[in-house]
Amino acid sequence: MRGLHADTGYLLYRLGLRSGQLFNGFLQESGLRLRHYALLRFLATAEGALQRELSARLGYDPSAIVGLVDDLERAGFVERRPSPDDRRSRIVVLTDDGRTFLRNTDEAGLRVTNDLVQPLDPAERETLHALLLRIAEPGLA
Amino acid sequence: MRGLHADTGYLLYRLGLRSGQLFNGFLQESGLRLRHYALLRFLATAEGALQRELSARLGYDPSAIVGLVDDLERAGFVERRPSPDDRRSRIVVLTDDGRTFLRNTDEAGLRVTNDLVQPLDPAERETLHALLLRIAEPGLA
DNA sequence: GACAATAATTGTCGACGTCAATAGTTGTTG
DNA sequence: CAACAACTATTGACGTCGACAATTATTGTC
Repeated sequence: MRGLHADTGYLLYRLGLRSGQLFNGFLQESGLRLRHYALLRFLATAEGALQRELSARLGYDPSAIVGLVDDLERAGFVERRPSPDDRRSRIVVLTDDGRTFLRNTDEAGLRVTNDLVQPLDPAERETLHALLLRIAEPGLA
Repeated sequence: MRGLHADTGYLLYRLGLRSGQLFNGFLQESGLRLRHYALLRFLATAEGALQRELSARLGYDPSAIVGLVDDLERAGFVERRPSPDDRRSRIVVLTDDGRTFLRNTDEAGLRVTNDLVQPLDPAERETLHALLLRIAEPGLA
């Protein structure tokens, strides 16, 4: 009979939970949660995105995006702008405050990850990251 | 500005979510969820455990254990037996039906994991598993 | 111009984690 | 040995989260 940790998928599930808890812990003081942070991070590379794009790329339901953008707009980190092409759509863009927030929390986020992978030496961390990336985005190969 | 997938911790979080969804998908027909499955798997190696041990080892709140054991007992996969040492405690043991269920779902679980790590060749899967194991249980080194 | 498709939004529902409170039992200590 | 602290399982409450249906406003199509 196979044990609990004999399964890579189950290990991923458990480590994912722990990682999420650590992230939420460090975000606690800012009043945001991991999902807000992920959205901000995505916007930082995208220079503005429609909400349906956020939904597709982050894997959250469109109805979840609404609440997240609401919270971030209230915090002053993003803005909803009308799309010139389609009056149904809103373009969500990072504000200067949002950009500053990301800069300030950058090293804290790194510390969380370092905490997580602490048992590994730098080369192993690199290996792990590369393997996870291939699983996460098979297209990039 | 760092992108979303530059962070190993965030990758773990996202892959953990995906892994959990895949597992819950394959468990759907049995009426159980990932948490039940994890509990059964743990019992398979432990030959009976107190509920507080389940709570500690699986990382679930004691109150969550109650419901999980209720469900599994109703399904006939586990039994609660009185502890001879301490009348407060209950010993949860796997029934024959539970053991059979685990045997029957074993290869389905493996298929889920194979699906997940599909982009990797066998040697890489081995490497990934070993690295994850070191993070999950630093004590085992 | 009727009608299907789409974007954002609202509301609902079940699952889940955390925490406080309780009943029954055990250990401790004065 | 009697009072009291600690522990085990359980119940209940509360907020979060993810999945889904329904609605409104707008766009595309035939």
